[in-house]
Parts: sequence; C-alpha cells; structure tokens
Amino acid sequence: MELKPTESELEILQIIWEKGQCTVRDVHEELTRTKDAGYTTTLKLMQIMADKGLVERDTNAKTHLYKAVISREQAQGTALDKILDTVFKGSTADLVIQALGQHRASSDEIDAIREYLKGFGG
Amino acid sequence: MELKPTESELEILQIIWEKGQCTVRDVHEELTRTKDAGYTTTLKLMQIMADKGLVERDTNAKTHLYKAVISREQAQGTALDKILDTVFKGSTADLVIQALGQHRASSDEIDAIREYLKGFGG
DNA sequence: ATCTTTGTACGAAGATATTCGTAGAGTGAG
DNA sequence: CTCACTCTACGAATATCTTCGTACAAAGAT
Repeated sequence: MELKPTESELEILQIIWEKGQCTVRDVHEELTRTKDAGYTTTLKLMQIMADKGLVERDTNAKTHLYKAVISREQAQGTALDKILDTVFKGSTADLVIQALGQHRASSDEIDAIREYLKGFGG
Repeated sequence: MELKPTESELEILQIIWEKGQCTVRDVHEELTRTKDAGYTTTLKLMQIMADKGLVERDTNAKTHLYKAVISREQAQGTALDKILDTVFKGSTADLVIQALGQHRASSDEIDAIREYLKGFGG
C-alpha cells in the first residue's frame, strides 16, 4: 500500500484536514485563494486521491463528499521519515536542532518542547 | 535560482556530501549498493545536476570530478521548510515533538537537544 | 420545456523526472 | 597498431504528475 501523497495532493489534504469533510468546490475555492487552477483540475486530483486511497468519498448525493483517510499525523511521520533518511543521515537530534535553529520557535514552543523532554527522564 | 533537488538527485547528493568529491563511478558504485541502476543513468543524472547548479564539475581530466554546490545544511533547511509548510501547519514545536515521539532518539541525542535548548534562555 | 448552472467522468496534452541504448573519444595492454 | 575497457554526450523511451477541454447528467429558474 503506497501512501505517499504528491505535492499537489498534500495541498489538498491540508485543506481537508482543516475542514474535516469537503466537496470538491470547498477545496477548490480554498485552493484558489493562493494559486491558480481550473475546477476540473482540482476534481481530477481528488478523484485520483480517492483511487489511491488517500481520501474516501461519499457518492450518494450528486455532490460528492470527501474525507481524509490518512491522518495529518501519519503524513507527518512519513514526511519526517523521508527527510531523516535523505538529508539528516537518520539523526533525529540533527533534525531537531536544525529545526530549532533555522526556524526560530516562539518561547511558548520552546517551553512545550522542554516540557515534552521531561517525559524522557533526566 | 531553483535549488530543489529531486528524489534521485538527493540520493546522489548524499553520497557526494559523504565523500566530498566524486567521480560518476564513485557515486554509481555506492548507489548500486542499495538500488539497481545503469551506469549511464547515474551519469545522466549527475550531468543534469551540473546543469541545474546543484553540483560543480571539474572537466579537465577525462574523468570528471563532481562536488556539491549546495550544502547538506541548505538542503536540510529547504526540506524542513517544505514539510513545515505542507504538513505541520508551520509549527516547529509540532515537528520537533513528532520527531522525538516517532523516532525515538537515543539518550545522548536527547541530552544534546536539552543542551541546545539552554541557549534559548530559561 | 428550455436555458443556465453545477456537478462528475474521462481522455489526452504538457511538464517533469527517470532510465537506458548507442555513439564516439581517450587510455592502456599486448 | 589493435583490442578491450572506461569515459562522456546525447537522444529517446518510460513513467509519473499536473492541467484542462469536452461530454453529459442533474437541478433550479423562468
């Protein structure tokens, strides 16, 4: 079972994760706030995603309803695995330190991370 | 200037980062330890990478020498930016916590991160 | 009933990425 | 020199991803 969304599919998944359940039009309108695309382009992508099993759809009504099959957390895990493998030599520590260094987190975020680290003992 | 390596290009960059400076054969032999590929496939890929500016090559000798133009750190930054944007809603904290949760870091790594966090004050 | 709007299905063009075959130059062994 | 080997260049076949045009069904408005 291949579960690796493409770039465009991820853009769509983001919207579905946010809204929970969507029509093609919902997604399309959100999508075109930031980029240009024809309606049938969005439609086709979502149909492909349904074929792949990335989303499920309810085809009872004329206007189909889509919802995500893979969770945001799953996609996050997959994405992390991939970049750990391709650019971080498998080192989680390197990844975390890079992330904290390059993309300055807010102090709230830092606190959250410190808090989380307590769970690891020490 | 577009600096986003593709999947295959990243595999090659990894090897070049590791070895520092490589011939096509160097890369190819390392590459085929894990996957199947023809020699000219690797060659072509590296030529394309040179065209794109991902690597530089010294063409003085018959056998060309390649070295990376973008650093591993740059690629790490790009990769992090991308997944922060596509699956982590921009939240560095979420990313760090997911990374620590899913891919259990060694206690040495945890220590390194704690140490690093001290630099943020508190 | 007809026209307009909104929806899905589907095929195919276009863009990009990947793979490899073939050609031909340079080098070394015999 | 000639054969075998190694290298680069290049064109083209594949594969995959993205985009859109066209066709047609359903629903609402006049």
